[in-house]
Amino acid sequence: MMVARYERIAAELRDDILRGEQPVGSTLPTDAELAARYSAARGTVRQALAVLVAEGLIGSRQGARRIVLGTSRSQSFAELHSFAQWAKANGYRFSGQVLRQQRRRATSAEAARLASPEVLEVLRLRTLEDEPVLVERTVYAGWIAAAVEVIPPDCDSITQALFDSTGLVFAYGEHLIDAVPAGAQDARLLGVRRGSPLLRQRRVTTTQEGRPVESSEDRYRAGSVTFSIRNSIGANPLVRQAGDLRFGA
Amino acid sequence: MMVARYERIAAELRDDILRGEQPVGSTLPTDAELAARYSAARGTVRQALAVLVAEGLIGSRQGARRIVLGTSRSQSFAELHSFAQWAKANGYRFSGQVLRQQRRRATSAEAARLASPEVLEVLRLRTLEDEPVLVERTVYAGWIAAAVEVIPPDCDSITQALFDSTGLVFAYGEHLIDAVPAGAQDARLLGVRRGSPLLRQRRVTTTQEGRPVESSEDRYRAGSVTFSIRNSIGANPLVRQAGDLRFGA
DNA sequence: TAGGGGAACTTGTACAAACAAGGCCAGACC
DNA sequence: GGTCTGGCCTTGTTTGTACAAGTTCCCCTA
Repeated sequence: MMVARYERIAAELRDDILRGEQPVGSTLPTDAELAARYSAARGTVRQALAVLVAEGLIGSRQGARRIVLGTSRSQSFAELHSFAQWAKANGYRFSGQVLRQQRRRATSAEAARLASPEVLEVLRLRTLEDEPVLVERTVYAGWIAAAVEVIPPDCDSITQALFDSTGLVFAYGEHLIDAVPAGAQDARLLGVRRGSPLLRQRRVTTTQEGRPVESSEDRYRAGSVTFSIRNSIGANPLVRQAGDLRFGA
Repeated sequence: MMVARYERIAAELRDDILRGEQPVGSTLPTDAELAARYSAARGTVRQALAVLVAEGLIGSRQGARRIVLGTSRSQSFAELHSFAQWAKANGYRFSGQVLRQQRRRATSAEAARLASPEVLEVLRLRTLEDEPVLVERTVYAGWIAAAVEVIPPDCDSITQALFDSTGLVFAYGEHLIDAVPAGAQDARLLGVRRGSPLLRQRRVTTTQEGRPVESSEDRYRAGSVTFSIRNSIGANPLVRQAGDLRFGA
């Protein structure tokens, strides 16, 4: 596996920061110095630095030296998308269980979102450190339904299973995050009172080619999971939205 | 105000997508074609395309043509940070009112976060479309307190006011998002029942130089505001976090 | 007709060079 | 002592070139 030069330079610089060799607030060497150190062109070094800027580790302004801003980096798309990959990467004990699974006709909203007349609906309960923390209500597009149905009900990582069986890679997603009161089913599954606060994450995911794969509504028990966003000017993937403009309901 | 070439090219391409001239799923022209169209070097065109990839509008894989993924772009960092700028940009009626404001000694956690022994604590209520939707509990570092205190209590945009008076630009922020039950004060101010779900956003903001400016806890009434995150592989600013690792309590 | 092999195409990576734009600091000046 | 200015330093932008790596699709073959 050949890794790009700028990726390796970025990894080295990231290590320097994470190890504390470049403490928060310190200035990084200049483009020219780094280019000399790594025997690379300035453009290549700048590409590496752009990675760290996007991760929120360093700040950059024209004319001034680059500054170390933080020591914890934004994690991968995979970790955002897959509960299992996130939990595993952070060393948590976790599991998942399919509670219900059925094919049905898509509602008009789902048909529009997933470009699919038939869908597979799955209800899944996830635990973290042996506590139930997440109810997932996922709707898969028809073309991927068969691959999902053969996954064992207690499979930990659906993302991983789909990649292994079909080579599918989730490449893009849109996520809406808000707070909702627990419904009767939520309350029973998560062991909380009805009406207590849940963190809701709705998302639509597509393949690299832009083909819709799934639409999901996940509800986290309050206090169990927090979303963290780190951003600088120029790298800003988050917006607020009033009311429920998309998703209807 | 000189705008970079690649920014203008990115803006034109973005317009094509937002106007529907490049519908979702369609392929963009190749680097070479775009370079010819804009009489720019391929590198410049690629820089423009990188902007759109970061915004989640288009997808890109080596060897394959670029594809339009979405039609609504992630908005600016300023809009994420400032309620007023977001509301104004989206044409909403809004207002703000300071309810309480006092200087005090920083708690040890605040002193660590803001690197300041004395702080200014402000309680602010925001309305959207004449409905109370947001309670802001903000703690400003001592060095900026004086500039905040002279802002009129009914000022709509603190961000703007601080920029006008001191030239301060918020450059960096970390945001933690979760769900919490409304406390007694929250319930009274927002007109909801105690214990009903609120969307909580905690953040620490710094200047471009990495100097801490403020630490804030904002609580949104459920249903009033939704956070939206759009991401692709490679551009991923969001992570989940278990429990309350940071911020204590 | 189904499948394999390529050729052509497209995006990714890397290097080199030059100028623009903004920050920083020291020395000059009031 | 304080302020201002100019030069130096550093990052930002742009162009040009070359090759690597992955995708697509047509054509040839079995």
